[in-house]
Amino acid sequence: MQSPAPTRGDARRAAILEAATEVFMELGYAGASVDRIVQRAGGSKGTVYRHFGCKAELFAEIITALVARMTAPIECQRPDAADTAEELAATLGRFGQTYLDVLVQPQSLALYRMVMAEGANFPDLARVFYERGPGQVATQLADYLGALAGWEVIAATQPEIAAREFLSLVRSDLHLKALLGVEVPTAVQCELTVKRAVALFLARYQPVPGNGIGT
Amino acid sequence: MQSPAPTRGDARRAAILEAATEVFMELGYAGASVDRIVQRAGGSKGTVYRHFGCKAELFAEIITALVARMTAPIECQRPDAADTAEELAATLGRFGQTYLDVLVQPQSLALYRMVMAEGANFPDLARVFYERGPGQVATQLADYLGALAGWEVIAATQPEIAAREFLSLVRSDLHLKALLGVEVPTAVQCELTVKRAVALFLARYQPVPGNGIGT
DNA sequence: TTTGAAGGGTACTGTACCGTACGGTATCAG
DNA sequence: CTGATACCGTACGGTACAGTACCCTTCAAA
Repeated sequence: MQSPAPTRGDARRAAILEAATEVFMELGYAGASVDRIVQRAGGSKGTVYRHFGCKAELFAEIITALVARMTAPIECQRPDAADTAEELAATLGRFGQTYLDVLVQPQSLALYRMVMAEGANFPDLARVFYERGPGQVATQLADYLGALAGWEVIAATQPEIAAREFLSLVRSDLHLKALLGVEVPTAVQCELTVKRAVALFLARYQPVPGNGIGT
Repeated sequence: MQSPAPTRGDARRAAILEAATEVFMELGYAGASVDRIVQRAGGSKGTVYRHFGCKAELFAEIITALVARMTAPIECQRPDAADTAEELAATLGRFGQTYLDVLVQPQSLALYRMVMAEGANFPDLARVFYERGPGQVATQLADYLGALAGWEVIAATQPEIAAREFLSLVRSDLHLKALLGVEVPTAVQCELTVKRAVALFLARYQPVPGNGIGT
């Protein structure tokens, strides 16, 4: 941990990583040429190969860094399992909203597209992406739901499945349409989708609190 | 409609389309070379360009054909809006099962990956894919749910949204994981996912039939 | 049988790309 | 100041690709 030593090499390395991230996200792995990355980063091609060995390793390092960057806001919203029945809806709403907001970011969409397109050529990378990305989010939520099931706040005997169901409702078709480039969802659409996801989820999993089931 | 005239030209054209479909699905648009398609189809490169003009038009024709081929089984399951409350669950189950089965086919996954990867370069194609593919399925289900809401079999005041929620539950994370190449879902996983999707959906949208809320 | 269009085979042009090499220059430790 | 190392600019080798051109063969209609 001696980060306060930003040598010149570190600066060049960071500049290359930043430029390559942009170019990869715009054009994909196959569409991005090393020459173009060098052009945007400034400097020379030899430096790229000295630091990263080959185009594939540069790509791998960028993907793993992007996964961490994307999941960071969700990690912050990690729910603590001390919620009452009243706090449950709000917690689910916050968590889902953060998740969906991250998912429909242009950077996140580009990351998904890259991993899907190159998953066959980088199988390890696709696995790491899922485990540290969507899989990690599902695990966090499942832990939360499992704890609440223990407190009998919700009736989810299989919290892993319930978590995946909730996250599927949150993604809805907004994520799919955004990935296809058909329609970029607005903030209003995202909020409405999350609200309805919470309502639908709780209609199934929240024990009857005593009053009617209405609407 | 004078299809009973399969000339030699039609045969070559069909052979090229078949070979190109395979190669595109294996390697994607950018990864597939015309030479490779010619090699698999037999014949010569000039014939390809005589029939299709350029690689992009060949690709476009294949994508539209694939969309039609993928949606055909779902079109057959188009639900008629004359169901009682008892038949509702079975109809939703059949429809969802057909939808999910199609989605996780390798051919369908390859189609999704191609459209996502090349959506930026073929925006019209991405739009056509969505409208004739997932959008069409959602519309079919929304029409069905809307009719049932009119008969007061279900309580869905916004059938379009309800349809999208159900389809999101059916896709779940199985589609996402399959697209990323992380895990190919088994038939058992698909069936279980559809069953739970129907249960969760009906817990919210089916009016209380008189007996308890169950489980 | 003649004739003309379509197909096959192959070579080619121009371009783009990955990765390497090489001479010259900036930076830094001793 | 001196040596070593990293960096820059550029050029190059080898390869792959889209699309075209040319010539010959095959087929089908008249």
